[in-house]
Amino acid sequence: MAEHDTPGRPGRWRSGAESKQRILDTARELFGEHGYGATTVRAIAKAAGVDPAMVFYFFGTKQDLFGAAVDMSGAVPPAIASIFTGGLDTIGERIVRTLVENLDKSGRTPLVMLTRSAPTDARSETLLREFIDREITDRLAALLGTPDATVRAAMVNVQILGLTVARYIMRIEPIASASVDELVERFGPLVQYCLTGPPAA
Amino acid sequence: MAEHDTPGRPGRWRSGAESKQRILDTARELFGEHGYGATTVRAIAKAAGVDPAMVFYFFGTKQDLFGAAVDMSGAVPPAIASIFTGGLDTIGERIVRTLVENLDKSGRTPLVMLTRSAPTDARSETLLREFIDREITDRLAALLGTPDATVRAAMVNVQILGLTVARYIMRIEPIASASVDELVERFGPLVQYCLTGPPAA
DNA sequence: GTCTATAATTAGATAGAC
DNA sequence: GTCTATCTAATTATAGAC
Repeated sequence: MAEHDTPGRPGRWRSGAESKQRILDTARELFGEHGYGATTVRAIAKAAGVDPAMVFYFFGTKQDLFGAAVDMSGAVPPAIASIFTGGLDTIGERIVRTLVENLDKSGRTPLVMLTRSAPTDARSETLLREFIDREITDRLAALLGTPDATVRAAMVNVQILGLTVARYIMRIEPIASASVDELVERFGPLVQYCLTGPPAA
Repeated sequence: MAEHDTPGRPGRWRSGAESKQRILDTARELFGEHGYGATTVRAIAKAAGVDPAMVFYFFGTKQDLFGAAVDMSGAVPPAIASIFTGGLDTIGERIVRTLVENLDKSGRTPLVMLTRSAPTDARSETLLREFIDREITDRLAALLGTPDATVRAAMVNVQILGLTVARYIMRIEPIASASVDELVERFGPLVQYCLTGPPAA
């Protein structure tokens, strides 16, 4: 994890920003692994090798720290953008591939953090809903343009949530240890079906 | 389910069993609403109108209370049994209908309780995985009999988890306020596709 | 059976020395 | 900027009176 050793910059920067970054990285890791409620500020501080008081010094409250950890404005959009570049007839595969590939890289992603925290933390629930709506649902619905676009986009949300919970949180087999290609092969058509499937009813 | 009465009869023998039942009902309600970690014994006691100490008197520990709340052996199987009575070609609809109808009745069902608690509580995670495997995956896989039966059954699990999280925990629209029939119409074919869909790869 | 009192632990947060 | 020390509040859990 967080191999953020300071740059050997000449003159070496007075450590402040470095500690802050380490705290943030560690927070992402622990929040992603145990959720908001089950992660203590003390645990974060210990894992980051700093004093608990410093966490509050930099971030004010636990809630603010979580907000900072979840906010990856700029880091996520590019990945999601790739979903929308390409034909509508293969978008199912691209959604699944992008989702799984990004989440596999680390559990520190906002989606996992929020999905783990949402069930017991009202604020996380709101954040997650907004995140999904803004980054996925709205764009998908706009892309489709059909009358039932909203319902279809929501069905994709169900796939994303189900897949995230099954693979990264509950680790249900054989979903958890399947390869990216296997998942794309299985869930790609399923997501495609949600969007461009049969009768618009 | 269980409408605790509180008989207005003055002088009624204070039945221990009644208090115990009230505690259990209240525990199911709160665990289902906030998950294991975010539900305190005190809150349960207060909502049940008894003393916190009594909760421990009856159930020993918080964990044991949760175990008792989650254990509905005998109450769930019958509902699930109805899924497996009927043709394989319409099982998708039956799965969705049975799931949604039962969960709509109350949030105190084991599935919702466990799904809400699993992300932050390791024991709940195990319980949920075992519950799903035993009650659904194993039976579905056995019913199919195909070589990829396990994967297909797991795909159904993803649907169930996704649907449960979206409708009952995160309350994503328009999934949350959709009618049972709408959901059956939308997700029935999807689940059916998981099980008896295209090429067995 | 029910409740009071309390032990033991742990959480988030703050003040102030250095 | 960093840490020691501490405050306050909440939690699970137990002992024992009635």
